[in-house]
Amino acid sequence: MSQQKPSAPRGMRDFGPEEMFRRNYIFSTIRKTFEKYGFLPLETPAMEKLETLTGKYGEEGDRLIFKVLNSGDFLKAAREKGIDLSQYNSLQLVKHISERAMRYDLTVPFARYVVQYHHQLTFPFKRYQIQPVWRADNPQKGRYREFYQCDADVVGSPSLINEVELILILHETLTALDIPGFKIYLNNRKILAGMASVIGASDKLTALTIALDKLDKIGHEKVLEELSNNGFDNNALAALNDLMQAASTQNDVMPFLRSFLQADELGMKGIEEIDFVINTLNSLGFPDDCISVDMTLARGLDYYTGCIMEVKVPDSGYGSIAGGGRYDDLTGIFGMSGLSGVGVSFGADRLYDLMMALNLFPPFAENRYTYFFLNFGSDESLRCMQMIQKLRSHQIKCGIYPDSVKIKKQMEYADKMHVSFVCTIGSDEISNQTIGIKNMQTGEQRTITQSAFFNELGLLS
RNA sequence: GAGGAUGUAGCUCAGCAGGUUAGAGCAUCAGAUUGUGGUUCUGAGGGUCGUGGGUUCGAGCCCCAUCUUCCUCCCCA
Repeated sequence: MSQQKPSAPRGMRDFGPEEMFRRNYIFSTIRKTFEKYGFLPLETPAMEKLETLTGKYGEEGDRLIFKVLNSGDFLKAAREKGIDLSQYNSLQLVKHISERAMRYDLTVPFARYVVQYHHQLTFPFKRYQIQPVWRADNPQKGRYREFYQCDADVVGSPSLINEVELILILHETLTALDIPGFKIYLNNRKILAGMASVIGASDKLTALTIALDKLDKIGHEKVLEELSNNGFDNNALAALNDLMQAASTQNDVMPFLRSFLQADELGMKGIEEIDFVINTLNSLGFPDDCISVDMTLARGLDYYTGCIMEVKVPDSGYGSIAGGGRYDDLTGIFGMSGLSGVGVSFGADRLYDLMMALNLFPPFAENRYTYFFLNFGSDESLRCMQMIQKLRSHQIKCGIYPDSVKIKKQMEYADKMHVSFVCTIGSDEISNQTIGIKNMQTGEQRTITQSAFFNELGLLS
């Protein structure tokens, strides 16, 4: 009686038919673009070995990985290996009672896949992958513990043509989804590394990128404060202050970067790469108001090494809806170095929320019955089903109300299902070989012979 | 991982210094109309007030715990 209401776990959601209709609209749009650019589908398991995932996402990331308890009596198994469980805190205990974990993103499992199957892959290997990932993060608006990523990656080709194509994909997909005013931000990890080197803080690259990334959120002062707390000296802070000034005031930051990084070989390489990407896009007629170089863009994932990109709708209140970048040595972690990868990822759930807020989905009505038959009893419904089967064999969506209940109730149902036409075959229609057809939008109703009905549809009766 | 709010009918929300049988709108179901929807009218069902404890003569309201959702930090899609 006073049973607790059932519910899905925190941060995880059910998707009803209407939501699925919209979600599939997003997924199929993304899938269509990926395939158009020559990417092939891939799926990997929901779980990976814990060791495959740990250490790939930084310290914070490790904490957010959902670990799965070993099957069976895992405590007994651990004790039998001579492990004194009372000696460990829960963090240390994990590796003795959990060997598997839920997938945290799609890139690392993909890297694992590439290393495992490299002998049978043809490079450059282009795959796309649309699957859920899980993070033990604190749920908030637009942040879930289970959400979908839609990734496309190219592995085995260092060419910047891939970067260009991925940006084209970002643009083409978001345009197809009608996302208004989205902007692609572009940067290069080599530039960030160059900046760290120029100010003499190469060892603090991660701290620098994390702080810079927050510029548009917390402002100059706070960023400087954070950097200062992280041990950056006054010279470095002054140089970074200039840099942030330039980033927020100049339309084209490239001249500034060129002079800032002129003495740094790696930084200049990064500039070269960005130049190539931007110039190529320009000569392809890419609209330059939807892309801009943002030297404060960092992106959290540690493994990026070259171009990085991120898509946002400015002032929408939503975080980034897509992003990506180049990672030179991801497969190196799995013992296969020298394979360069580059990819993009759409955050389908954020796209969904954004599109809901902006009312960008097509109406949910198309997918129902075209012809819906009312049920007047057993003889009548049998005749209806014969006609229905004929219509279905011509790919026409149709159906019948399964129970012979009040017509008013059946009509209400048809109305709610947004059917286009209601067909009635009662005793009169059976004896006359006719059919009543009602247009549910106009309310217009007519009775014609059944053979005329098939003729109108271009079918033989 | 840290801090702060929230939770009343299927949904959106009322409610009172803690005081008898907890309300509204929408939705649902039934009837007006026993072969016709989206409008109208009438009526009905549905809540041990998130859950578990505690304080009190008495708790939807106060206290504690727990879960959900939301917000900030952290981090991210």
